[in-house]
Amino acid sequence: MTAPERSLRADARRNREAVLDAAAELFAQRGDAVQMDEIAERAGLGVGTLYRHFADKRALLAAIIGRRFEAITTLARAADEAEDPWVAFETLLYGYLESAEADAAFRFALLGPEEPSWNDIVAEKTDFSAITERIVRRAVDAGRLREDFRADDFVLITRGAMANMTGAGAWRRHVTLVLEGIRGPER
Amino acid sequence: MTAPERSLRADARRNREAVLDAAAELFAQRGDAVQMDEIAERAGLGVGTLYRHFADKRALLAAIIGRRFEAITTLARAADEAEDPWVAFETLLYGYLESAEADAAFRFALLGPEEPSWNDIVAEKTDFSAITERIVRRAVDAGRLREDFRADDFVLITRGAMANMTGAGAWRRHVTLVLEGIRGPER
DNA sequence: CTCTAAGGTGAACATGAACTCCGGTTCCGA
DNA sequence: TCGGAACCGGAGTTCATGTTCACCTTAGAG
Repeated sequence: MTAPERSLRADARRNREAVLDAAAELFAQRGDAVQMDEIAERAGLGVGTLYRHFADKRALLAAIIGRRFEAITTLARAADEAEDPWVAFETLLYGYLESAEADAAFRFALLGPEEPSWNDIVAEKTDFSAITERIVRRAVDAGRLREDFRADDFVLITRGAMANMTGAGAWRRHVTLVLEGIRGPER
Repeated sequence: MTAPERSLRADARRNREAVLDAAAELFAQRGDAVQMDEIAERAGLGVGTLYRHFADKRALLAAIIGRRFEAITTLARAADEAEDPWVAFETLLYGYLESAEADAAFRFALLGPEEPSWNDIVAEKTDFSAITERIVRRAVDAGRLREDFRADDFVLITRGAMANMTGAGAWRRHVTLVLEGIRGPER
């Protein structure tokens, strides 16, 4: 993630933040498609400066994704506070998806065929998976999720929803169908 | 789609097919990422020949996607033959997804952010949507799909499943969850 | 205030992939 | 068999983007 926090000259630290902010905003809007030059311009800096702080585009992206994952981990922790297991689960699910909705880079990172996946990379740095597992287990134990529901299924569902984040609130409909099931009354 | 079927010299027609076959196979394996040079080589031809038959890469891709969509339309028509509305629906759903599983280009085309979407483009050339709508309606009328299920929801579900086509049979699990719902016994 | 090493700059370079072009080759009707 | 229109080949062109680097600027310790 390239994070030499301490002993940076004041202007350097300021510029590093500027890069991160500019990149976050642009990546969030248009995903991987933004160019380094654009980010530099938006940050009011030269491209060279980007490369002083981040080895390459991938590293910059990694920093952004990492940031978002930390935010989501916080969010998951908060969800786990809820008394009701189902509320905890729903809070996690919607919180996760609303974050994804707001950040195209995050979506691309998770949906893309990258190898190894960001999912795995970040899993090593945060305890997001652990929290998710606990929340899922609570909901299963309380009989609010089907017996065989696993944390992996949470990933399936979120991937499915993210794939439907194309304008409008299509993904919410998708989640509703998943939560309620698509079967009719007969049978 | 660039399809001057008639009055092509014998060798030209042969080569056109070779290009289409090579492209179909490579696109199916690796999606949009294949290079024109690769396709040419695989077809045993020069790049120039690709461009004689197809204006650009997009046009070639369009031809391939169109082909697959025709196959899927045939498949949908067959599904609609089934007596049982639920069998018809399941046949359509799994047929569609198995096709998608076998063709990365198809998936990328449908999942990507293209504008206008391939979905719309091809919808104009085949009556796939019409058939899908009929099948969905039958299942709803028979009470096998929830009252408010629409053809658009079919798209949501398939997008969701396709987003989970990453090795293993993850997407089948996803579809199972959607079909059966993820709720547990309580409440 | 001064000096210097850390930091910044952006034109130039490197890379890779789509696409072009024209000399050579092949099909096919007469 | 022959002429020429249609077709093929693949090295070279173009374009887009990530990345570098030689030179300039500035923070901040002494």
